[in-house]
Parts: sequence; structure tokens; C-alpha cells
Amino acid sequence: MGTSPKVDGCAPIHVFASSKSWIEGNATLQLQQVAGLPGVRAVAAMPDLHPGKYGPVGCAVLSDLIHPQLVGSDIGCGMGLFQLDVAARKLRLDQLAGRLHALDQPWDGDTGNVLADAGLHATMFDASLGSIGGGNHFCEFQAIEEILEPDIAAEVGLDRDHAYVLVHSGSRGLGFSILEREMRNGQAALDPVSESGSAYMDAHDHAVQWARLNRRIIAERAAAAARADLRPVNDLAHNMVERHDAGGHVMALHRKGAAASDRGLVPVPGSRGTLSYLVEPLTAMRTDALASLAHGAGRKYDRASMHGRVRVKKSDVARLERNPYGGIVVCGDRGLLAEEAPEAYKNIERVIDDIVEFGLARVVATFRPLVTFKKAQSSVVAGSTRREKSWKEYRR
DNA sequence: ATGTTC
Repeated sequence: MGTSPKVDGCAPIHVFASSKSWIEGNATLQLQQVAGLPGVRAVAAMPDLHPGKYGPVGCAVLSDLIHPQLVGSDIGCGMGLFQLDVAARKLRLDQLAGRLHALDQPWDGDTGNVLADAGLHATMFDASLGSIGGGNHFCEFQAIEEILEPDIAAEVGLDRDHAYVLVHSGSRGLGFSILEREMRNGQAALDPVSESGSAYMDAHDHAVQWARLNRRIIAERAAAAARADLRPVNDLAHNMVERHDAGGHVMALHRKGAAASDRGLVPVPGSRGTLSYLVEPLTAMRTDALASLAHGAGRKYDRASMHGRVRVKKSDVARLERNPYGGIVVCGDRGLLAEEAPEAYKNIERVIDDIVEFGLARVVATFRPLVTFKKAQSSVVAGSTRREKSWKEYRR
């Protein structure tokens, strides 16, 4: 708990998890490996820490060098919370669930226009704009369960009667292509002020904005299904890297599954069967947290093991398609439903308790899930045999 | 995480 195991040649690691929070051994191992990477100065781990493909998820890493793998493939992935101008109690959940199936279809909006409005150039991945993607990504209608800090809630215009939409999505194929390109170049680490470092940052920053726009469009599509308008409460990426000038010395602050704690209230989702939280970061309290916060409950069991833990029979599917609050989970992919079952995740209350006890944040409001939408099984699109430029051939 | 299988 708040340990700083100083291994020879390794950067200090601060773990903001109490002994009550389960941290998998492999995640701790990955954390130590990260602390030993070239240029790494400090590592902060959150209680939602769990093992990932290229390194642990749920941590911030301050380094002299940019490590694209520490950001991962879903550059700019994050959480957008939006308030709808409709009362939560007015939503017809079954009707809404039906309409949300439209999110499995490509967005039919004017991609060129929204990109231009956002100041973003076109890429070959723009057809994915407005799509949620797979894995843990979701779009969830929520209602306020409780407001614990009325003054702060009022500052951001929270109204306990309104419905909300929380979107967890990222940069789809775009971010993936950027990491893929870096790995093909064989450069494990980049000098932040070098040409290659700047080129990565340009592509990265573009993907971060693209992902933010993607969440906005997804929220608008969801709002349209509820025949409502929306306004953003806050939107924060949790997979990203930023350059920081520390008195002439440029450093890279990576966040992998960790939200920034220096730009407004942080939406912290639970699993799809629990409350989600909106917290106020108390950044000044702990500089060793690297201006970061937990980004959710964090996985407890890996995806593969969930297929053995959850039977995907009719009765189980029926159970997984409801949440304990009487809400609906829409997911046309039984396998994904099993992988993303609430029991695959850590206890969000434990995670929140930890960040509160370590003085990292306080809870402003809690939200209960009404309707959660997750991607349906990917169906192979017939007839698209036309040879387009391969995404691996793509250059900005 | 990924136009997830070249």
C-alpha cells in the first residue's frame, strides 16, 4: 500500500492500492519491468491495475523517453460523460434498447464535415467514426443514484433527474495503425524532442482527438435513440502520453488505463452491473500519483478464463442481459457477454475506496446503469473483396 | 485493443 520498492536501477513505484485490493502477481511483475525500462523515472499504479499485452493497465509512467507500447494500440481511448435533456424516468428502456441496435451499423453522418469542424485531417479509418468497437468498450445510459458533493455537482450542471450517457471507446483502427507502424520501425523508445518522437506525438495527438470525436458521435447517436439532445460533462482519455517541459528538460508522461487528474471531474465506470462514479481529483494531495487516477474497476479475470467461468447457455445469457438495477445489457455477442460479465471485474467500490483513502479524489456523484450497449458479434461483411490500400500501407 | 483471419 503506497509501497516504493526501490530495485537497483529501477524507478520508484507507488502503488495506490490498499491490501484489500486484489492486484494480480503478473501485474506487479509487469509494473517492475516498466520501472526498469530505459529513461523511466517514476511509476504510479492505481488499484484497478491488471496485466495487459505490452505492460500493466492502470498506471502512469514518467520517462525521459516515449515508449509507444506503454500507450498501447488504442491511443486516446477514454471516457466521455454526457448529460441528456430528458428525464431518466421518462426513458422507455426496452424501446431504447431496441433502437440502440443501430449502433452496430456504420454511422451515416458526414464524416468529412465533422472531421473538418474538429480540425482533423482525413485518414483511411474514418469509416469507423461513430462506432464503439469491441472488448470493454460500451455506451451506457445512466441515472444519478446519489449526489455526494452538491456544490461540485452544481458547478458542472449535474441534475439528478436527467439521463446521462457514458461512452467508453477509442481510436479504433487509427491508433492501432500508429502503434503497428512504430513497432515495424523497431524503435522501442523515442526521444521526445527528436524527429521520430515528434512524428509519433503528432500521430498520437491526432488519434487522441479522433477518439474524443468518436465518443462524441457515439453519444449523439445514443441521444438520437432517446430523442434527446446532449451536452458534455467531461471527456478524458486514459491511454495517452504527453510531453512535459520540466525546466528545459522534456519528459514523457504516459497513462495506460489511467485518467488524467488535472482537467476536471473524472468519470470512473464500474462494471456493467454496478454503479459508476464521477469523482473530483484532489491532485495537490499526492504528486507521486503523477496527476493520474484509476480508470475503472479493472479486470480480475482475463478474457479467456471467463469462457470457462460463465456458461453461455440461454439462461445465463438472459441473466447477463439484465443488470442488478433492473436495466438492460444489449450485446449481440454471447462470447463478449461472457468475457465482460460483471464478475470479470474487480469491485469498483474497493477501487473508489482506495483512491479516496489515499487522498487522490472524492466522490461527487454515483450513477446506476439503465441500458448498456456493447458491440454485436462481428459478421464478415460479404462482397467487400475490392482491394483497397491495405491499412499496413497507410501513411499520413 | 484490432475492418479481430493473410
